[in-house]
Amino acid sequence: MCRTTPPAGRKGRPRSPEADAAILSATRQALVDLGWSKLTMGDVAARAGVAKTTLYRRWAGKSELVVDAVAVLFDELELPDRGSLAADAEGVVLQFAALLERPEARTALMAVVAESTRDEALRTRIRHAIVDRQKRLVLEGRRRAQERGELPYEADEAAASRTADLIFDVVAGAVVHRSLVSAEPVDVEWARAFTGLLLGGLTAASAAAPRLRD
Amino acid sequence: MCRTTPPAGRKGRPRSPEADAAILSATRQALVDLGWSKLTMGDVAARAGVAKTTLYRRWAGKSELVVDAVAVLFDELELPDRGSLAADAEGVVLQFAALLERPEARTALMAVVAESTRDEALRTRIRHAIVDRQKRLVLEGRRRAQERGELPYEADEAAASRTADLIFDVVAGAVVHRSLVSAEPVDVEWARAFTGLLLGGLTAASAAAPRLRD
DNA sequence: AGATATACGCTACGAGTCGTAGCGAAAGCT
DNA sequence: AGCTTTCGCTACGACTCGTAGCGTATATCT
Repeated sequence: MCRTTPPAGRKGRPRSPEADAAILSATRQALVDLGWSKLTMGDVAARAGVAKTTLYRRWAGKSELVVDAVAVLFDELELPDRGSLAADAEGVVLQFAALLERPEARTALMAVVAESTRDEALRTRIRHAIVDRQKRLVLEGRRRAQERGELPYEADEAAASRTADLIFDVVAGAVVHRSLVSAEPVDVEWARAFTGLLLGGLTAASAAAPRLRD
Repeated sequence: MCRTTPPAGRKGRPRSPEADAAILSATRQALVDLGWSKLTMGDVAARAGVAKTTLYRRWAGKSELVVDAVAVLFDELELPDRGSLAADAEGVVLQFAALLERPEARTALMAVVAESTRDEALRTRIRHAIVDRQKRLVLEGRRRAQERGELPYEADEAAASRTADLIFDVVAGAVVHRSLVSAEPVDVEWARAFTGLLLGGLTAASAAAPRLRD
């Protein structure tokens, strides 16, 4: 799970996987109890039943530790096939929203992103541990829609990639903003209104030829 | 500017407005130089040339201080009338993006939102000092579009308000996500693609009667 | 087996930050 | 004037950080 220094086939005593699991679990619980700002390395070590130095052997600091701790939450994301693009999109939105309901994720996500604005390494760590796992849902939804014939297979691969990035930023950004900034519930009603807007824009764009305005 | 305890018409020596300005300015500069996590109250006091106790008389802590310090950046937001809804929407997006390019705003915004997930008072402070000032641009854009006849005047005021909230979360969320999470530039090309998607969805929704799916 | 290398728990440490208290002096209001 | 509040300054206990040093435990290599 992305240690500071992967212990590639060396000689001495290997790091304890039980300690890893205990630390990450303790970190999530500490996030629930204390929130990001009051979470301390010493507290996590005490909760996990390990020495503080053991944490620092694995993670450079609080940010890296928390990223790995919440990353596993994003592995649970699954998207059942609901039969249509509209229903699947609604599913993606509600999945994201359910994750942001969890207090560990709420307090941790914005904090590590804020930290990453001045730390390139942390930013790529977040991308691999969290963002890419969210993006899978969007890509999976598009793939299914293409198989159903609801969306065209795009010839220009670069353009298709740009469109996917755009959709992802819109979906993830809107859900996060609604949930954390506006602090309003992302319920089925909102999800339906949002996906209606989004899919309306998509079909309008694909119907109205490549270029929209000049 | 939202002090901790508004010095309503009391008797003694009034608080120094120069100190206020110096502190907020020093806070912004400290955000640029140090970033959110390394910014300390003592450092800001030293930069502003005031005593640390003076800061604590006005603000309860780092979060409140930073919110007020970056709030003034959002006062500069202006939206020239570009003649069409599409052009105005593009203008809103680029205005938000330009603000997020500023290092003070980049590092501060996500951090205070993260903090606000466990602090209701801070959340409403952010809403008044920052979110409402962004939202004005969206509402202004809608008003102009309605005057031009590009958007209908909605009879149901509650529904109109919900739609405006939705649009705002989508616009602000997408720009923030693109800029801070994906860490990709919000240039004219992206803004055009995004507003194309958004307006396509809007016109599709208004054309296809009230209810979209059942 | 023995040697070697690494992880682990524990204690201790200097450095830095927090938020507050107490003081005398300055500045406005009635 | 007299009163009230702010301001700058110093000092303080409490807390967190990240590291160093030590003895012990557990793996691989010869």
